[in-house]
Amino acid sequence: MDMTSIEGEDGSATIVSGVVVLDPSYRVLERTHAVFETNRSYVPGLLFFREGAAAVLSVMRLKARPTLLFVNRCGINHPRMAGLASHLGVLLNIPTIGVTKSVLCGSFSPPDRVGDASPLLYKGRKVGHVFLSKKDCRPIVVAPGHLVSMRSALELVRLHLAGHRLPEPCQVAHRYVKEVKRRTMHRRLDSPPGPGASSSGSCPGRSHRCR
DNA sequence: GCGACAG
DNA sequence: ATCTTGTCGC
Repeated sequence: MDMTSIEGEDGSATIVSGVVVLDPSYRVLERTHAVFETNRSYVPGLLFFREGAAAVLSVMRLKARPTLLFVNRCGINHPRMAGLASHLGVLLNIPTIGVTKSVLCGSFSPPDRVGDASPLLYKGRKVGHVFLSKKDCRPIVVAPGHLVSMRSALELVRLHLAGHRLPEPCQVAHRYVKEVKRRTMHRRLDSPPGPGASSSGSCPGRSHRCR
């Protein structure tokens, strides 16, 4: 799964989250998404407060119950030892792996060969791996989110690399989320804001912005 | 100590 | 994320 935001002018934003369920040959079995308004600004370390609602909702809309979620966000490699991938796993009771393209916290010695992984250390703990997944690319960060061991997280990412920098589930979810974001933005140009349409239909039961 | 910091 | 510029790292 992955998510993105459409920034408002006043500091508010629309969060778009998307999930894809893949079969063993990475074909899409099912996809769902959620669009959710927020007034939270982006604060590193507090991402779940901003994007969590959309993320949870998008997974809940699946008919299938995923056995494992590759989340394009931090897992336990987080200042509070629990990033968005961890929160999501706990709330839904689903195993999650956190995958990111940059390091939020921790230190490491860069892996130098493709396929190598260096431990990511933070406050005296190993919180993930910095993994060189593809030639001529910066390494990615892989960490347990919930109910997945350090070693399994890395091996599962290795197993599902399909020639890209990111594991295939992240890659496919990212494409999907970009598509939904495009559609959402186009829809706004087509239908200008009318009176009484102040709140998004994606925020049921609320006539105000979430704070 | 200051700045950086998942997006 | 978005914008703009150009090389990283401490």
